[in-house]
Amino acid sequence: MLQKHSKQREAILAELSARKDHPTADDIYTVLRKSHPNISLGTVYRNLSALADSGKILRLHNGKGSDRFDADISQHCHFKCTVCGCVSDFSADAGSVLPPLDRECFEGRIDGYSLMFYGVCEKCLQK
Amino acid sequence: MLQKHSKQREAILAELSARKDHPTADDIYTVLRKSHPNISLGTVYRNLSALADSGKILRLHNGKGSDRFDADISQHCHFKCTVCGCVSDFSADAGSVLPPLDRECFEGRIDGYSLMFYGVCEKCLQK
DNA sequence: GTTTTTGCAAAGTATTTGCAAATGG
DNA sequence: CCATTTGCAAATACTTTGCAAAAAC
Repeated sequence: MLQKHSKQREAILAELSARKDHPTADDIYTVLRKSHPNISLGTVYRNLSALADSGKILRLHNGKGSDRFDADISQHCHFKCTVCGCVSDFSADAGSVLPPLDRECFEGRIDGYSLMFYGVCEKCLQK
Repeated sequence: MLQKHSKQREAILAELSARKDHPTADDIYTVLRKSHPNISLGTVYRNLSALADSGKILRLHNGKGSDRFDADISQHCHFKCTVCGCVSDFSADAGSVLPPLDRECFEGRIDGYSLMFYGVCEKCLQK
């Protein structure tokens, strides 16, 4: 199944790449409607899923909230504020946080991991 | 809002404590129906949420699948098989996997974290 | 008795899907 | 042209919620 180019997918990836927060599908949809009045939310979901499945972006599962997406696919950790729900990059990069695992102790195959910290962000602490 | 005892909550916690897999709300519902024919799925969800909110159990967010619950609240990591979807405890305990974080570098407050490994479990590798 | 919890069904939220029309190569 | 993608709306999956009756204290 060959992948064709589409303006919508290009716009979605461009928007995601341009921002440092970790928007939801709906966040992206809201922004893109201005430049692409007929784009549909289904298309945004479809393309974000396709991009995530092919490894071009990262999907961050977010418990009760919507999934969030990240165009930075380098291994890094995230922080979620339990007050406002914002998700930000965590400064320490994964390599320095996670020491090499002793994979001898595990019978399966480890392909990756997701490390999310929870707490209260600076802004919410100040309120 | 004082908490009263309920047979349903007791049964839910007992069932969850008795097993080492990490069942979904529906898994628990299915088992408990045998001993409690009138129990409802809503009650299972309500009690699991209450138990998780009060810290007596752990809720494991699970991306597209249902949330899973764990009566073992000691800090530990999980492993999710991307083939069969099973979730198991990861042998290394969190203390040895995560070195002390340099919290000086982060302005917010960190209350906890969730570390999930992804890959293919032993059984699925053998197929 | 008063308050909490339950069962039930309906509602809600996030996401996916079917399909005919539009677009890309 | 033929395959993929789109917009739209309906469907799905999981979870929460409103409410009157039942249980707990």
